[in-house]
Amino acid sequence: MPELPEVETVVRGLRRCLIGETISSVTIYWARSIARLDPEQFIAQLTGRTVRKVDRRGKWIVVRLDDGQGLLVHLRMTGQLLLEPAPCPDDDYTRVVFNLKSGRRLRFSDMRKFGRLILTDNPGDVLDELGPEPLGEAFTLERFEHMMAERRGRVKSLLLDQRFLAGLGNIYVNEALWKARIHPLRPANSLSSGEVAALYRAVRSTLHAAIGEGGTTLENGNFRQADGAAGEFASQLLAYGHEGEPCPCCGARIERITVGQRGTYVCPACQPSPAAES
DNA sequence: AAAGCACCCTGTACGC
DNA sequence: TGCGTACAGGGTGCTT
Repeated sequence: MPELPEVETVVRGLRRCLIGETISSVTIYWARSIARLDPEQFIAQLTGRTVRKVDRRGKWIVVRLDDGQGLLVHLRMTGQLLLEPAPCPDDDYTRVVFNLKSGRRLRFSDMRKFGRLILTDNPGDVLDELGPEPLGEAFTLERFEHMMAERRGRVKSLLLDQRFLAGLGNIYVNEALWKARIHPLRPANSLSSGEVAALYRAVRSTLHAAIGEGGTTLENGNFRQADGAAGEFASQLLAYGHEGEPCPCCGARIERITVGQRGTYVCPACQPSPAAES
């Protein structure tokens, strides 16, 4: 499931190979992948455009075009943006294909059809709703302390809320909370300043490490880099997906609980439950 | 503000 | 074999 490190990895791949490319034609196989615009408008407005920049904001891929428009791509669960040579077979899940003047093509594949493409003059309409970038300079420990202090919801749900903090998903929230030894059900404003600092460091170090490995490709193979390669961070996941296995820190068995309808992995010893404490 | 749920989808894993 | 069902997940939108 693409989260910040996976999206960053895709963006870096596209930045290397897509900038300067001109779109010669667009084919849409699943119209609902396109949000806001009719497929005909989407095609008409993209044909002939040249890619100027590729950026990331949260889990959004932001492709800046020569006419000032932005193509926003959200991969959701199973989306992939693949840059390929033109004579290349589609998979069963190809939803949109951008043919490029160089002869290559950019293909949007998405098994579960949750991904979305938005072409807009005002990317801010979408991106300004997001919380701070966890790896950005503006996201200081001091700011995080203030953010946490005024919220009393469950810390895990809060970290997953893209308006609170942009880019985290279920995998990295699980890892960061385990690393910081904080139970996911703890109210955000119940964390000590030491715990907030540990969580801040855990979030950032986990994201940096995952980006360094090119993201996480689980056994289902859902995530692919822009060149089709897998990410290598899965072997470094210490809690996520490890139900019943010994905690790498203390040896207790990792448990799987549900928080906000999401699978959640905790070490009962390292991450004491708030209910058990009170 | 917080929490729950239905929805959007489909592959996988299960029970019978 | 094969059918039916539950589940997984990010985000949106609605209700409580």
